[in-house]
Amino acid sequence: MVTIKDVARVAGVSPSTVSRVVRGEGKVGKACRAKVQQVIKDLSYRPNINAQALVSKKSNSLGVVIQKVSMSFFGTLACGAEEATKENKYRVLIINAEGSEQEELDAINSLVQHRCSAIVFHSIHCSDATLCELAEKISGLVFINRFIAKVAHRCVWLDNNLGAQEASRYLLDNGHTDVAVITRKDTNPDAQSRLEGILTAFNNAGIQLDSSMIEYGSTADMAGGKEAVRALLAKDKKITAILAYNDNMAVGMVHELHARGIRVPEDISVVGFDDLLIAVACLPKLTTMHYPVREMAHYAANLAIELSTKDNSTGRTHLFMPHLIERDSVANYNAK
Amino acid sequence: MVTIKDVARVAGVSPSTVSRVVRGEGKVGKACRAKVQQVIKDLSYRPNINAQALVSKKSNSLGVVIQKVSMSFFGTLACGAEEATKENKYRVLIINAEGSEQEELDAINSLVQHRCSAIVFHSIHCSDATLCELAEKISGLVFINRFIAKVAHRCVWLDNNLGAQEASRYLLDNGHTDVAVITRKDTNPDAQSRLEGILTAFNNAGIQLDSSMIEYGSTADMAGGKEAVRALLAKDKKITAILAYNDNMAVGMVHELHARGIRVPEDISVVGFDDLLIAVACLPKLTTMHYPVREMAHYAANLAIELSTKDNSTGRTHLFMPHLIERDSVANYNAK
DNA sequence: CTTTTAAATGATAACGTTAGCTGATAACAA
DNA sequence: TTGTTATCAGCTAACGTTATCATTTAAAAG
Repeated sequence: MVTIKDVARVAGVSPSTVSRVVRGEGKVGKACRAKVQQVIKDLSYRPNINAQALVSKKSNSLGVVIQKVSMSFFGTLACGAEEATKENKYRVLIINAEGSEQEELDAINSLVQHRCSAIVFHSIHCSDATLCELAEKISGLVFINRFIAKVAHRCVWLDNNLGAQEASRYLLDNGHTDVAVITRKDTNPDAQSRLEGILTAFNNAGIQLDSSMIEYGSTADMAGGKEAVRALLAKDKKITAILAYNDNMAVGMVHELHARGIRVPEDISVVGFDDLLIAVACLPKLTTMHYPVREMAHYAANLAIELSTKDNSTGRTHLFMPHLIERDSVANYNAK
Repeated sequence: MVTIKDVARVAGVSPSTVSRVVRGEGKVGKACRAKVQQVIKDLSYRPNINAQALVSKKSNSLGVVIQKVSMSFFGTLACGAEEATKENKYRVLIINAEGSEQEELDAINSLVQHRCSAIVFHSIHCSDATLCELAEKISGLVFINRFIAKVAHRCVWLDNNLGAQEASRYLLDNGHTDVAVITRKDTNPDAQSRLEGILTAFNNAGIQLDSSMIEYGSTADMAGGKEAVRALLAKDKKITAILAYNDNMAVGMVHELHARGIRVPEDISVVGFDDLLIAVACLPKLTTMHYPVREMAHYAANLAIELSTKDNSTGRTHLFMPHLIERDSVANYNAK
């Protein structure tokens, strides 16, 4: 590997001068600069990032800690962060931490060890307190899809509650009053907010949503959706529409309903959440709440980089809004 | 940040000893080792990766260059590589390079600059020659989903041809002789191999697949599938089954067929390729060729790490086989 | 007890870069 | 001219490790 000294020797200058040319900082004579640039090109010199990181005590890399890249949602998240990175000459380090709080902490530790100054963290297992503690130590740490009041300026999050309200109102506007909800069994803050939003919206409309109309799936995927809808139908209640926790569960529901000869949306309407590729791949195409993950991740990455360099914790908040995407899985019940 | 010197000072030993304890190499007294380990714990010392990389001239990080993490296929690829990483205490650097040869080369360069010794590269824009050149410079470079005879020991690839043959045979076995093919318009080696495989299989069965039965989509996604199937149907030929280049195009086809009142599989059978999540989300669930990307990426990552450390280019080859997943999108035409 | 050998620890230099200082020109005002 | 600044370039030390060698200490052998 050619080093800065090689370039200096060939160009007949000192390493310092080469360094100045490379970084474009400090005063360098015109002729001298040209000469050095030529040599850099000739030898195709590339500064050693590790040496730079060592001396400058930070690494120009952005860490992304998510549950699993292979999941569409997180892939898109990673992609958004990566985009931001290209604007800043940063590199992206991705770590999957799926299982436990310990795994998440290990991931963060590994990033710190790397002197990764900017980190976008999608945590589901750590407590608010733990996260606050981490935030104190790591200036460029940003939480995505999570809100903690104490460190609000580091949280890039989505108003799940309002999103769920919008989805609910859409069903109401379409004449649906016998609406069921399918959500995940585990305690997940998103699920909680969405459920609250739904209840709020129906309450506001003067409709009491009976708890028997809420059913749970053990997993937040297609299988969970199928399972929950089976349990729901077993109750034999009048249902004209179902709000799903997310698109994956919604698609599972559609499959199960289809298998039983129940048509979507003619017999039962379905609304998803997230607006993943799967929502448009589904037949009928899912009406769903668009979750702007890519934009949020992009924003979060920039924020993390900003926080890691300057330390202005401006009062800014970083709340995003989901919005409804009308497709084909909801029928107008008034028309019937 | 606490450094090795801090640990040494507190433990009352030299940095060398601490280094030995950390790495578990060299002779260290029992009591001394215990003492140092305690101090490491107390101070929660973590070696600086950048310093290690600088002095050892390599960085224990695995680079992954793909088109786009947000695409299901690549997300799964990245995930497989990440898995392998956990076994080796490596970190994963992901770079998206979507557009051009230059972008791909930039990505590799950036990785090299990082002294990233192991790289898994999914190239679609670079020529064989360019790749061979790179391979010569970078010992831990592995190509995934690509075969180049000259550097066969670095190629982890899939037998697309045989896979396509299997898919074709499956249709033949189900009585389909009027089969159309929908593939991508651009010159893509995978598309080429799959098409060849299809033609071979039908030839072997004594059936001449007319070129008018092959239609092309401008993009290898749902839109491309729709576009191609529209063009295909416009020809007004007898078709009982369609082989799609991949699942995304297949799902697009299913949508377009559905919109025209053509039932899948009752009127036309459809076979996909890749076995992405979208294949099982589709209604009907797609019969498709399973592409073991996760396993391949896992394998490729290990291979890259191996090649970067030892330099044994054993004669091993790394060819994987796709296999058919029977689901619901193919009907038995004999039965009709 | 010496002497020899092995084991444990320390000292030093190096990895490639940058920050901060010092010195050498050149440009300008008095 | 002479002094005063700018402007430019080089020198040195430092970042946190590890590899290599040197030294000390302990154990084993004679």
